[in-house]
Amino acid sequence: MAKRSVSIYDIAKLAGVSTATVSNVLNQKGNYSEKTRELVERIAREQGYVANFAAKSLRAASTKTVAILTPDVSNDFFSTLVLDVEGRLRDAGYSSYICNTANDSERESAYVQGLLSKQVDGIVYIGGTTHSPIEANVDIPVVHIDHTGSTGVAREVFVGNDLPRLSYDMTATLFDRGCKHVALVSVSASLYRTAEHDQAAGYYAYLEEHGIVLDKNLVLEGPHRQTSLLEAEHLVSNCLEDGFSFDGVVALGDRVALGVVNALKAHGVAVGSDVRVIGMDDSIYSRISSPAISTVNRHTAAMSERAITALLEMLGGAEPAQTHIIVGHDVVERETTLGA
Amino acid sequence: MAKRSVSIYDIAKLAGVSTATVSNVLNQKGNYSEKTRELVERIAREQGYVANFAAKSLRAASTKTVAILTPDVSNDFFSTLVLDVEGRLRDAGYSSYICNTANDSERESAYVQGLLSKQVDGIVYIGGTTHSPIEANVDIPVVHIDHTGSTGVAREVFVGNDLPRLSYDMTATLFDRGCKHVALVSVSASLYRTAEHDQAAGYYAYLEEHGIVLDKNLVLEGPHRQTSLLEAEHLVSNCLEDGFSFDGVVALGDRVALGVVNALKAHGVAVGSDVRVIGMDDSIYSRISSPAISTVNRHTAAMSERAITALLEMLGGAEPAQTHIIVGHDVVERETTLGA
DNA sequence: TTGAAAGCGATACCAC
DNA sequence: GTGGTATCGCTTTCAA
Repeated sequence: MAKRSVSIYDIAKLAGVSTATVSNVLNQKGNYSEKTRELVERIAREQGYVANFAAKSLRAASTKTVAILTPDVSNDFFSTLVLDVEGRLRDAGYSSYICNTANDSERESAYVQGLLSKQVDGIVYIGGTTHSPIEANVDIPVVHIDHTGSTGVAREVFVGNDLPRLSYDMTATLFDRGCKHVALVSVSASLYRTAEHDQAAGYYAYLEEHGIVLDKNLVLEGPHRQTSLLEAEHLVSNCLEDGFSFDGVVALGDRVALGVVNALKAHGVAVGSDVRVIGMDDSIYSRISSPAISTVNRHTAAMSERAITALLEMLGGAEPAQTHIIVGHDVVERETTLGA
Repeated sequence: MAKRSVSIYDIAKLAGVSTATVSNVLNQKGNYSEKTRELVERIAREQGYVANFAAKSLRAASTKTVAILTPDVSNDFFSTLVLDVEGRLRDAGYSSYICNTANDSERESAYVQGLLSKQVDGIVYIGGTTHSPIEANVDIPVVHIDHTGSTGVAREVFVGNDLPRLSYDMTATLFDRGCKHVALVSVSASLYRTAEHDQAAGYYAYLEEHGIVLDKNLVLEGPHRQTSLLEAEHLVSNCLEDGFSFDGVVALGDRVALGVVNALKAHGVAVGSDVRVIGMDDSIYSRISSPAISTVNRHTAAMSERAITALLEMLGGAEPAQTHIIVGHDVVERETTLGA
């Protein structure tokens, strides 16, 4: 039905004006009479004219498009951020490419290469640990969310939580509820987070600060061989079966926490009283679990807001006000720390 | 660091050859000597040359890019499909735009308009109920996954399950396990699925076929006011509190099933024995629930495979072998129908 | 207020 | 084997 391709030239011919005038009218720039405007607009509509983006951006050397890179859109924490970022960019008149890198640096290289070729105006990098070597040559602004470690890009901004502080608060919450022996469970999210070290730091810091001797048997770290949920379940089961005991668990992630809760329940432990558990991310998992899991809200909306503000500043040619932005976090207590 | 923009012309000048030759070398087309190849490739690399996609596709009138439209990437069922589709397209040499429509037809119109302008070669439409009026004018191939109802596009293919059959099998599973009074719970997924009617059809068909009188009090349908999980929880709670009883529940969706299970547990019902429950989608929710929820695997991998095959056929200019493709489904029984 | 024409970067045809 | 050049669709001076 639709024409093979209606160009601005076709419209110009039909309207009996020049392409320059059509362009002006359609972009509401320059001068033209009301009569011309009506004529051109009507014909464009009739012909189902759609501006050719390639031609446009070839000329303009700007695409009004940014790329959102993330390791895993199917992860609740990331998908929330991705959608939020995408929405804000759309509001600002930008389109987004959403790219799922799966933390595969080869794939990431291919993406970045492609994006550069597609002349994206900027990049939003959410989570992730890998760094494409190509990235060092990127000359467009980059914003990182929940992701540390510079890529060597000229203009980049980091937005995230104060992770050591966050895990410190998680740990404190458990001790404040009376726990004496608190375990740390971390599924080596090398797959997802670059910040294991930072995340665990607060746990160690709390213990040290309060003169509590670290029991290494209670530091459960697993590789990301399977879903973090199952991995965590195994770690905790093994720990219990090996006869170690604890009355609190800091779980680095809600999926991890859910695995912990499942393992505890399977061993007949009363979660929320015998053992208290706190997760992180305030995701859907923490809410659908029963008992409901205490967790930490990481203010993702604030993250994306700050990130996009910074990106837009850079896209506008300005220097960003700050290059390292820390957003707050809130401990959200539910049944696993408060009891039923 | 990187040059403002290195064009093929710059490379040609530096290499002392013509742009035509550079183009040939870089695209491995036409003829050129080994010596020229080396020279050109070296200089291109040194200069960090990246082909300008806009210029390329302006000329080629093809972008090797397709759009993936879906109502909600954060929904497990859809995100699985999106990632799968994206991967297959990448393997076939296509890039994807992932677009989250939120079932907002206005936003969808804006997207489709933008995509047309960006000259995407095709569209993959996953789920969703709305239809942009613009779509009728689309002259590129469209593939629909889990989504019925034509858009009036010239070249379109539908891929999905046999939904009436699917809900028939769900219902049969419960009766086969000895249930006598089976309820149907559906959170008017108008937000997500266009196919409520088809989905419920199998339930009615089974009853009728087996001479079972329909008890309308056991057909629980709610709007999608809140998350389907909570909505389902309320529906079931209300039903129990109103004194109606049942020993089986067909839940149209795993999130719905999870809500049902939560409500039953809250009312002290033994799920899996007193009342059996079956969900649909075989998503993470059915596995993380305790008791684990029986569900239906919808063969999403097969869906995306068939869909992309059909799309590639159309992109290649061929007529698709079939325009309506049905993929199979499997009932997966877990604790909520088998018992503990 | 309008138009002619240059040019964005890459490709492809056709000469050489 | 290599190069000149028209062309894709649009924007943007600069003149008229």
